[in-house]
Amino acid sequence: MRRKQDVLIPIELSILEAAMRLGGEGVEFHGFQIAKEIKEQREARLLTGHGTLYRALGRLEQQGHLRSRWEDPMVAAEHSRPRRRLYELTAPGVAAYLAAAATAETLPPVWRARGASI
Amino acid sequence: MRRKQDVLIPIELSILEAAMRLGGEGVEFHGFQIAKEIKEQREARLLTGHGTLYRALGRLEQQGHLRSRWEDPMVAAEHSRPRRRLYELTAPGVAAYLAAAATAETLPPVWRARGASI
DNA sequence: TGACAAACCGCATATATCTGCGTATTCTCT
DNA sequence: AGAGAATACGCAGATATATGCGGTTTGTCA
Repeated sequence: MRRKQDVLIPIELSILEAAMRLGGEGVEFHGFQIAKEIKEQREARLLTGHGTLYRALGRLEQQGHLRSRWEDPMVAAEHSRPRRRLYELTAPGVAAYLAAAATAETLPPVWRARGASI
Repeated sequence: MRRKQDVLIPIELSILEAAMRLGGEGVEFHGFQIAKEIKEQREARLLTGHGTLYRALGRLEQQGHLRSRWEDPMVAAEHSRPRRRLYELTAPGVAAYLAAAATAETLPPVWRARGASI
């Protein structure tokens, strides 16, 4: 697919959009959560293996749109579930989403109305 | 299947046997490890979902043949893998295995030669 | 415009444990 | 011996993240 710089591909836009819906900049979320969010939007059945999603998350972090940290092992243990990797939107991430969404004309009305500020 | 008291069914015997091979009384092991061990013995492809195995482990613990504890969350985190539940054979467990195996004539020669002591 | 290369996609699998559900088996009691 | 109850079996899926691999797509350069 050979990548053009600073262009968000569909799955990355979906992730960023889900992250916005989940609270916007500074609010933490995790991969599996995004997978469920996106599954409701898209035709579902996508991301069954989730491999594509986690790689996209990695790319977004590398691009500076997301920042991540590992959840405290103790917290995961208390909830009896595997550890999560927690992501949050960065300011550049929000901006990139807004710009891409505006171009694609898929920006949700709520945010479009307020311009580029959340 | 309606259970007869104090009788080990095949899968339980397999687990106990694998536990013996893994070191006998007091040596810790975990479910996934047993799954791999057993897969090599049995025809493989069994326990693909592992549901049966984990339930059998639970039964063995309830019967007092095994004792378990959760791995320290920090250790699992350091190794970047899900937490393990660590099991170990109890003295009654070893005895039960030896008795059952002797009856079934499947007791490995090494241990059979030494009688009931490991 | 066509070829090439880079990178993404989806599937499978690894790591670990556990529960739900329908089917199959087995023990016990009459 | 047959019926019924109890329980085990295997499949599927939930919870989370990550990598390998073959196939496909896309950007760029000639």
